[in-house]
Amino acid sequence: MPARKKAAPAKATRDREATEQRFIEAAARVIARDGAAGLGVNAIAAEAGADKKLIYRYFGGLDGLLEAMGANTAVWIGDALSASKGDYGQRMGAVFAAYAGNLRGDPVLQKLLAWELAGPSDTLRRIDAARSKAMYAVMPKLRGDEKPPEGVDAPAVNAILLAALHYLTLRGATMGGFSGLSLKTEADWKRAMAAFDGLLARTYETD
Amino acid sequence: MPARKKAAPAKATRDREATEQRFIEAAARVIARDGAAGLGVNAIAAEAGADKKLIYRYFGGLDGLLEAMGANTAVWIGDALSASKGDYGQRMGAVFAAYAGNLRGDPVLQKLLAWELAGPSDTLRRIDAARSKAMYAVMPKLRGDEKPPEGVDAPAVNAILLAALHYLTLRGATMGGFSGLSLKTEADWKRAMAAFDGLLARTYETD
DNA sequence: GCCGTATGTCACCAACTAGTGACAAATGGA
DNA sequence: TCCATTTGTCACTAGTTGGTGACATACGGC
Repeated sequence: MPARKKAAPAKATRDREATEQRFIEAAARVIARDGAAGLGVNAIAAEAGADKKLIYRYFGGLDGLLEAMGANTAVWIGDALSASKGDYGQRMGAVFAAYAGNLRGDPVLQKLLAWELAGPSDTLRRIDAARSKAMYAVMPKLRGDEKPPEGVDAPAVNAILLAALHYLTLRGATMGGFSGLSLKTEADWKRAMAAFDGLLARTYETD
Repeated sequence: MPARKKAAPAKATRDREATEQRFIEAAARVIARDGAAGLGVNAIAAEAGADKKLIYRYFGGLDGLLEAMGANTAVWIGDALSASKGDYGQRMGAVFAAYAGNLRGDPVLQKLLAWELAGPSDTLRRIDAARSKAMYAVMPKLRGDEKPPEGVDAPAVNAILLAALHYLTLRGATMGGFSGLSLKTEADWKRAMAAFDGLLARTYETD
């Protein structure tokens, strides 16, 4: 065998767009599997089967890659938009239920939410920005024309209920339950959401 | 100057108990400051001003040290035990309010709770064990003889409300708010807790 | 065909990590 | 006083990290 220095490199497809996509999907897989900890160029490059150098060349670094990944996460809401009817409480109940189901099936979003609670991070804040913007834009449409009953601080109440939803979802995924409430099976979640609906209905009921 | 190889070591007090305590307090400071990320023997030893070798000698490693730190965290509950009176809902309201205040002032506990959501960890589970045990033991005493109204799944409702409290506290500490609800100032929290009390009262009110 | 450029690969660096062996020095008992 | 044990210090290994420079190779325009 003559003077070829290296044996046989250049197996890859030599397609920038495809490679970028591989990195983005690899980043999502790493986050879904390991969470924010252990998230780095080495792990992502290994997962993608490509060289980390390309992360710097194509995305400018880890931050750029994560931002691109966040931009690809677009859907995840608005499903329950058409089916919502009834008074304010019923509509919000439908929204919360749909959102809870989506969140429970999206490990990447779960890890992102958990990461937010670990501490402030510029990277994370940029990833989150697009999502939050979409969320706030959709909210008025979800509400429709219905108004919450007087004497109820609806924004605060909704934030509290959404917070509970987030926390219970994360605890269910990591510890399988919280404060004596099991959150493993579908039946567990049915019970939890029933209590949730009761809470919501009693607060927003129109006397 | 004769053949003394090293200049002048041995400044420390040569007191094992005091050194162990220094490590435990240093670990708590590091967690409060940096959270679970960046938590390691090097950082803790530097914070304590002692050698990391002693962590292995005295605690058997990082896990042992963190466990000892968790064991020292004992108080933080039961303050609102005597003052609670009224029906079930009112008693629970007092408990939640006291708990929220304690949690908001305890950055170490906050980081521990956030860490739990990042993923399962044997270390963490052991740290948490003692705390949870104390919590569950106190609960019946907090309730007193009052019983929740029929038709309400009180354990589930309480778990939901406690989940919301945890999540809002963590979001307030890291991002300063959640879902449009600001959680920075005392006034912000007063508003949040007012909505919280409303939620609780409407659910546990005896018709 | 030829050649510049884009794409991919590898080797290396400095800095950090967890963990350990060897040693100095203070303490306390005999 | 002597000596064993404990307490503390330091140096070192091996591995991982983020990041970069140098290089090989394929592609596309001319």
